[in-house]
Amino acid sequence: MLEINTIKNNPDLIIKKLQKRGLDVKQDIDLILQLNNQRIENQQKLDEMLAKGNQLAQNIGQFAKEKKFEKIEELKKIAGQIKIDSKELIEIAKNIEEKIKKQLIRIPNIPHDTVPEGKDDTNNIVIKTWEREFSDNTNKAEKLLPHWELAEKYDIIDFKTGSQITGSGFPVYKNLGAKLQRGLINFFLDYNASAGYTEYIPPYFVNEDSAFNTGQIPDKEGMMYHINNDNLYAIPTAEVPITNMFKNTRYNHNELPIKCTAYSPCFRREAGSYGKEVRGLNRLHQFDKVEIVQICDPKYSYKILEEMVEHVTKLLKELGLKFRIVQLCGGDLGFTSALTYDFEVYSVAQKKWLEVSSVSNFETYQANRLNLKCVNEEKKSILCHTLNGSSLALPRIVATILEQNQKENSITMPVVLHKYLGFDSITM
RNA sequence: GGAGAAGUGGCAGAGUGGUCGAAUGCGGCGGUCUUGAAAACCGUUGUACCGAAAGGUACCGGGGGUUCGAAUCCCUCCUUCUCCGCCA
Repeated sequence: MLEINTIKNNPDLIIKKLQKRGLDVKQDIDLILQLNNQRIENQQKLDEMLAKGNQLAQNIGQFAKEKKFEKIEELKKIAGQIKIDSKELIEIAKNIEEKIKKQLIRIPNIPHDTVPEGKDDTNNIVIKTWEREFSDNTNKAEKLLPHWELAEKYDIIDFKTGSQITGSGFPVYKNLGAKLQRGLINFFLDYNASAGYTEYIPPYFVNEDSAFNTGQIPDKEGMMYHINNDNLYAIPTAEVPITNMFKNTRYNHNELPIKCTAYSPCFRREAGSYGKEVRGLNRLHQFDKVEIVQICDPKYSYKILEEMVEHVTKLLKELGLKFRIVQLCGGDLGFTSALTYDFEVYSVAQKKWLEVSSVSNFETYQANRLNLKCVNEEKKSILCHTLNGSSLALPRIVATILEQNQKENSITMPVVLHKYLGFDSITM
């Protein structure tokens, strides 16, 4: 959520910058400013009234000591009326504030200046592509099997049983497939830890407040599974519980940045997805992911964003996969993000790119909802910046490891994984 | 799930209806002293909103209520602790 003062200070600039998302927020901004003026006017009246009331209460206290009872009765009458009047103003204030918030949460984050214009993913910019690092005797295009066929051939992922137990999008990993999941999670976590990220295991369900703070509510409410009885949401990403660990906190600038990593299963309803989009591991309702989150002094957030991008890049290079980095354009940028780089690995059998990580700077958008601040070098208390990224989402990594490394009767595992897996290739 | 106790400033901890935004201690910051540091001493030290400023208003777990006046009384929710029950 944007800060009202940011809007107040330069409404035209915000309107202009949000045009990059293909949005015209002029009316929303005007309404917010108008409401804010009402709020201030009302508050001034109320403050004045309350000040009078406080004064009277003090006087009554004084008279009580002096036992001047008839004076007390006189003042009580006035104070009583003030109370009635102020209650009215308090109602008005609540009402206005509610309206402001309702208006404010409709406005997405302001795109960073470098974000390209564009209306959807076709306008995203490919920053760089890396070719597959180890080549062997595979990849005769006509023989390449898609990962779901490989999964069946080697008996490592059972989609059918998963749908019997729960439904489609809930696969069962089996044998070396299960070990591959576990190995990848450990590899990712170790890799993050060695870069200074502290490991956490967060709750996998969050309350409404937490879901709101990171921006899942109200913007993407339908994406989450909801437990009605207890009003909890199954997390769509570890970003939600991890970032919310820091709500209502204030750091000194020298305590920052805070670097966290966490493995968690992720639950997404993915309503409306269909067909080849959801084939195999392409899009699941439950999947595993290792996440990285940083909380930092605003001054350094873009440097840190680059550092995180570098981090994920190296991780993907270690796996030896063909992948690319894409910068999201205004129209494709997430609601809460100011700047996002997506990492996509190449599915050689499907001949398409699959997103495996999204690294974003949210600037103060989440921090404002979280009430997460820091005291900067100038000793001013300001909102922190929050950033996060996947490192990495497992299913599509698994899919491309299987596809990019397939041979006639085996699948070679990336060398870095050998010690995590206890095997170096998958065979029948 | 049942029965009790408690939630106060960065921390510890006082405060049971009137000048309490809140004693005191620790910590932090500034200074005196010192070659330097420590100790000691003096001063200062919450957040948000309005205001040019003076100043005003709100906040003692959240929400509501009683009262002219609430950290203090009442209701409710949440959290923590103790005991009992159940359980991987």
